Amino acid sequence: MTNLKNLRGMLDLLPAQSKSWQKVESIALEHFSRAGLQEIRTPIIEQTELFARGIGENTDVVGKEMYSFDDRGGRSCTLRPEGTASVARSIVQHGLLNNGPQRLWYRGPMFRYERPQAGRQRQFHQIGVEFVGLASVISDAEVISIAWNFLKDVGLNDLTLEINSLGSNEDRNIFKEELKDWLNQRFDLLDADSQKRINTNPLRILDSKNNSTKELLSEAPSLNDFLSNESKSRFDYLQELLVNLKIPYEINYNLVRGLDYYSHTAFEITSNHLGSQATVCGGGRYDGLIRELGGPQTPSIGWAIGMERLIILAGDKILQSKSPDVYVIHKGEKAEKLALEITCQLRSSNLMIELDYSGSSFSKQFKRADKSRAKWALVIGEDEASKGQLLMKKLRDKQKDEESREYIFLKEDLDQLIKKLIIKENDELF
RNA sequence: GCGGGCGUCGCCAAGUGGUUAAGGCAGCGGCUUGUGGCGCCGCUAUUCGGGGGUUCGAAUCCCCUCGCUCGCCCCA
Repeated sequence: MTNLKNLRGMLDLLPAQSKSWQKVESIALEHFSRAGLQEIRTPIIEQTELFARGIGENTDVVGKEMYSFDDRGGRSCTLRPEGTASVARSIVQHGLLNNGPQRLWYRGPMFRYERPQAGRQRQFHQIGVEFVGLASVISDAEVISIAWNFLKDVGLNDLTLEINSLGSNEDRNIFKEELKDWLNQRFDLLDADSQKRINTNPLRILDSKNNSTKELLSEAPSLNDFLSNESKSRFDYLQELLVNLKIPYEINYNLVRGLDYYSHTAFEITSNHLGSQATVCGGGRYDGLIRELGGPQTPSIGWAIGMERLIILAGDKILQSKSPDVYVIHKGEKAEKLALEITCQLRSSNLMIELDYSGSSFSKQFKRADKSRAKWALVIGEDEASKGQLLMKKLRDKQKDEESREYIFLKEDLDQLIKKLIIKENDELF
């Protein structure tokens, strides 16, 4: 028992799980590269101001969840709570848009200071996609389809895609005023959180989970009724494209999302197997963000998937542990030296080799070899070592053969052996 | 930030005031000085998250503290 532990909400990824992560990540990378996306990596620490401006001062993420600190130079720094703001900053800073629209993906740890619970920790990992500089609705549909197909390919069923349109800034500003008036007339009926939000973030009241507020809101004006004709036709076209792609969706007019930069398309992919944190993927269009950060007006859309939640959903079906091709057993000083040499040689031919380190009896070493589920045991004892010989023994099929096959060969013939191992996996060696 | 539940070996656990803290898995050693999947035998917590108190006596009762977990808010 040690006093030194991980910080709350910051989890170790242990070997038993890392295989699932690698598998999921490799599927994601495959999808991204087929879609022609390029990777971008940005620092996990940024100036606090980036998030305050990019995400919005009045959001929960900025208001109460940021890991912020002053560095030794007195600058306020923040561990990134999400990826989009950093990517946007990087694109502006390096003038990437001069090369045309950017179709990017990223992955990495994000940090939010919250109470951990099922599917939520303080350090979590997102994998995300950003299309920057594209206004067309087909980019909305494409971005959504990349997420959807990826999740399907990981093996997830029972997913729900929810979409909404937040309209243009103008649409939303008109609606906001209308909504504020309506809410102010009913101020006393609102819950305390919603009362506070009337002036700071009235749209989010629509998303309130408070039951009496919810009930009240069923009568409230709907953003959908305030969409301009252009916004409406965008939303209709997106739906048409999704239908055409056979991606099922539901419209959720209360889907607002917590970050200020969204406009027009907003979407979430949810699962009811995640406890109360149902969202596995969230995203939307953010046409104003790049300009907010000092760049040109640039239409953009993206999403982020929470890796931890994805892994929870993928469960064990994604897990396939590999077993070594050869388990190397040895005894004695000379043999030990030879065993290490052979092990390295075999590994450089892309074979998976496990070397025994125990120095215990052959019986024990064989037991471990068996447990490792290796296909072959390579035995090097004192006899072999002094004669420069190696002994290969087939494992795991004793019940089929009364006598298990053993092959003796010279150290010099190792190359030949390798070829045979690679080509004929489970068959006879000679 | 606010509620509920819980903390006994690496993991899963029994034990709810009385001399030695079950059991299973994993690990290690042996039966078998150089040959595996089964089996059998043995070993592995001076200690019950930590601190303090009550008591002749505490893992078991009380207080404080730390941690975990689930939920609220919000999000991935």
